Amino acid sequence: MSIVGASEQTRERLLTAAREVFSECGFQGATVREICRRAGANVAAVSYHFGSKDGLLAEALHFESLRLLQEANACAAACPEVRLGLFIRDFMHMLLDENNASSQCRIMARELADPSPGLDKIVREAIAPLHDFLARLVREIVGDKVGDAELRRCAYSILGQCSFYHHSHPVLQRLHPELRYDSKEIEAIAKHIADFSLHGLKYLGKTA
Amino acid sequence: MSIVGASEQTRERLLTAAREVFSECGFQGATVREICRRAGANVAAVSYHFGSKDGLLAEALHFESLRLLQEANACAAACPEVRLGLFIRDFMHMLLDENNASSQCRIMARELADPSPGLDKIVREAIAPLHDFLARLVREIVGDKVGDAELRRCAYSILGQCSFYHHSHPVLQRLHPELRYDSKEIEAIAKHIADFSLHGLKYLGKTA
DNA sequence: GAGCGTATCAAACACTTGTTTGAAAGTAAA
DNA sequence: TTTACTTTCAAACAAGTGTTTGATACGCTC
Repeated sequence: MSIVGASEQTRERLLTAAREVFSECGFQGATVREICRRAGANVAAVSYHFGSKDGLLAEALHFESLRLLQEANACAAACPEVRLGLFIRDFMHMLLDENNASSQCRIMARELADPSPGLDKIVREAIAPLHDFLARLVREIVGDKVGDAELRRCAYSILGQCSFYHHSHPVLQRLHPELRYDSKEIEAIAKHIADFSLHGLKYLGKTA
Repeated sequence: MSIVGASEQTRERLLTAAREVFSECGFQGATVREICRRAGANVAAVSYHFGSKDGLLAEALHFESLRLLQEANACAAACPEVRLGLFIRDFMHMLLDENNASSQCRIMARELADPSPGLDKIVREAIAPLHDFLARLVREIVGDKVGDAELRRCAYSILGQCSFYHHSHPVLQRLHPELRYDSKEIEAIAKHIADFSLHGLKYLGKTA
């Protein structure tokens, strides 16, 4: 590489570009050429460094920030209700904040709608732990009187609300062009989801 | 067309096949050749009858069943709380029941994650009316003390829970291979979402 | 400098995509 | 039958896909 400023390892630049493009276009929509263009690398670089487009995706995936979020939450000295609110807030920032470096969640969300060879790894390393974490947190709130199936559905209710704002973004923007996911809006959304869900959880089983 | 049993108009067979394939693979993932193969038609048929793949999608979209569902619900002689439960139940059947002929919702859900030229029509003719309908229903339940932004978020909370089961299906199936969306399971899910949401709505604003 | 393994490159490859073409077949009124 | 029009078809087209190739440059040890 003779271009000045391109001293960074090609491999790393490819990974960064790949995360960008995969999160924007999905696995199928992303092209090796576009990734290489953004990385300032030759088309052959992907094959050379990662074997294939599949291999690039596999290496581009890592879920550190998601794991850290859960760890920090589990260690927080607060009642489970408050911790649920904190989790939702952090999770929504991760999902919606464009300044947030974590494009991982966006790739993840993409994969849901359009499973690719990468989905298995994502499920194993990110989604399964996330579901488990949330199920434990919900269990602390609702107690033991709720069955496992119903507990799972409670976790799904929370995750469903959170991911809605992410994956419906193209639609919501068409319906309300003035909508912006700035920090204030994200906080308001997170607070709504937390309140809505806590009431849903707390009074669950009281009517049946 | 000389093949026996292929007497049905090519145009109609193309539309049927298109709805199938679009709902399975999304707009980008669907190929004209696969659609024509299932319709027993020549590749050129799409261009001839619909001008292009885009045109085929536009004609393949119609949201009769979704509109009827809303109309029937609005006419039902029941309190808004019960009508919300009925709506969620019908909507979940439409989303999850594989026997249900309405592949429209599946196409719709696909489009969210991967917007195509068809999304504008979908938003205008299906999603916007759906959001309005649900907002009116929620308004009946929560009364006038809740602002418009918060009201919208309530509708999103409900829609988010519903669509979660649909668009996370590939993940949930990997996590719980025994999961089947049979009629009993769909009813249980719908009941959970209705209970969870009603409590979320009813007690909204009581803690703040 | 010679030799060697790594990295990069332009170019090509094999394949799939949506679309077009021009001929053939069918249909129905004149 | 002739005529005009619609529909279907195999084949081809142009563009885009992931991947491979063989040459070239680089950085290093000897």
